[in-house]
Amino acid sequence: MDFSKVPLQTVERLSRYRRVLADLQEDGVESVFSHRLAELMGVTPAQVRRDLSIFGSFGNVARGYDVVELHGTIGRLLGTDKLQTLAMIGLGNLGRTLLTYRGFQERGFHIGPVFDRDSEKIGKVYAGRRCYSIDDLETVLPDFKCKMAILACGSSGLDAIVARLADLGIRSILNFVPCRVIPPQGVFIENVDLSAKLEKLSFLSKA
Amino acid sequence: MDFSKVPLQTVERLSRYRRVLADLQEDGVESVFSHRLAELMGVTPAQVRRDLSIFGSFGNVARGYDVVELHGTIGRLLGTDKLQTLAMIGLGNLGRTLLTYRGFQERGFHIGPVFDRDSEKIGKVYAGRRCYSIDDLETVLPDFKCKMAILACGSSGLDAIVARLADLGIRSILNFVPCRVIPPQGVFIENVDLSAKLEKLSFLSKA
DNA sequence: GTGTGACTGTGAATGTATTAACAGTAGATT
DNA sequence: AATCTACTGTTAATACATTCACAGTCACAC
Repeated sequence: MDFSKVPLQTVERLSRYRRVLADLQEDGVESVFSHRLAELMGVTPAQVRRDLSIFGSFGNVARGYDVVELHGTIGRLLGTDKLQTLAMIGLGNLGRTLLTYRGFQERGFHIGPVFDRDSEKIGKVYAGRRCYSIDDLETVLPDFKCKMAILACGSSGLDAIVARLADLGIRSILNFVPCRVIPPQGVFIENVDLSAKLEKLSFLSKA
Repeated sequence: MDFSKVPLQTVERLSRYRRVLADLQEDGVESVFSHRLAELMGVTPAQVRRDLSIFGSFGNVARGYDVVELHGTIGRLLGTDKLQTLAMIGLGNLGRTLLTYRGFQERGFHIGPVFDRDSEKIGKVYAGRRCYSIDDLETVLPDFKCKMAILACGSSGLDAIVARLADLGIRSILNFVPCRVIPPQGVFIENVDLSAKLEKLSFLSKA
């Protein structure tokens, strides 16, 4: 499986397929056709078949796709079949909210170590996680074997932090800080910019 | 200006252009060439010129783009040149965090009325906003003249709430609830699914 | 003036994603 | 067993987005 030629849009849809399949599984549905899956996803049936066929031939002409099997397959593809531990940088309002966000736990993500530069917070425990100093990144992080990190800190010195994370083996980053960070070689950064989303909506609703 | 033929991707970039231009303005830069703007944005110069040319001809061969003027123009295009009031549905962890999120205020967005169905919360004041019952949506919302809303509630009965919002004149919705909502005619819905983003990163970092 | 260099705005070319359309197939029906 | 139906996987067609490449323009130098 050559991951590099999977359309990015397809990757984004994979987790939605998985969620839809989980619901179907919950309801005891054993198999599903591309039409129904498409309807639940809000895309075309052709899109569903194309997306899935990229990874292999899972469907059956008579019965469609096996719900349990496909759910498992997508989980393995996404790497969310086992628990993953994330590091978090920044314990402001947003950071603390994410610590207790149920959505992460439900999908197999767990925030392990948290770091901040505020000496008020360092050493204290938030939602069961001890807060470490950002200065101790190099000594603390390796113990947790994280491959992913969340940035929910201030924008100053962000590039340096990202570089250090990359050196420590972090492969991908979910970034809530609204400023451009240039990804180091081999590191994926996914930006979440809520204000930008609102501005987009503001524009679209004038049409 | 025919908004319908503006590429969606361009719309998403508009707010980033505006942010970059705001920084340049802060630094006292008067004008900027597409090359520099592209560098700050992390895109190609051709992309910058194409994006901007969709809305008109703002550039000057000798001086490039006037920073103040372009910043203002994009603001007007996005509709963020004046303060906009948003309604919020749901006052859980996430909702309360968004109430105090500085990013919104900075970009001209202000959360006005908040609604919940939990009688514990109704009538209380959070970050300066009184919480109303979701049952009173029709009587309370019109006073605030909101065109946009944020969904940060549970998933049950979501379609009904969206339909009521649409009837009350809401044109666009920022949805944090991880389930598909079919947009009523004329309503734009932008979904924010944090777990999906992590799953995407998980996939990409296996490549 | 005239020439030079570097820019913008844009048509044409390329790349990427989605949709249409159909060949091949497996079960159900007669 | 022959026929019918409705599906998948995939090829071809279309739509959408980005990049290339250049004509036209302006400031400046000589």
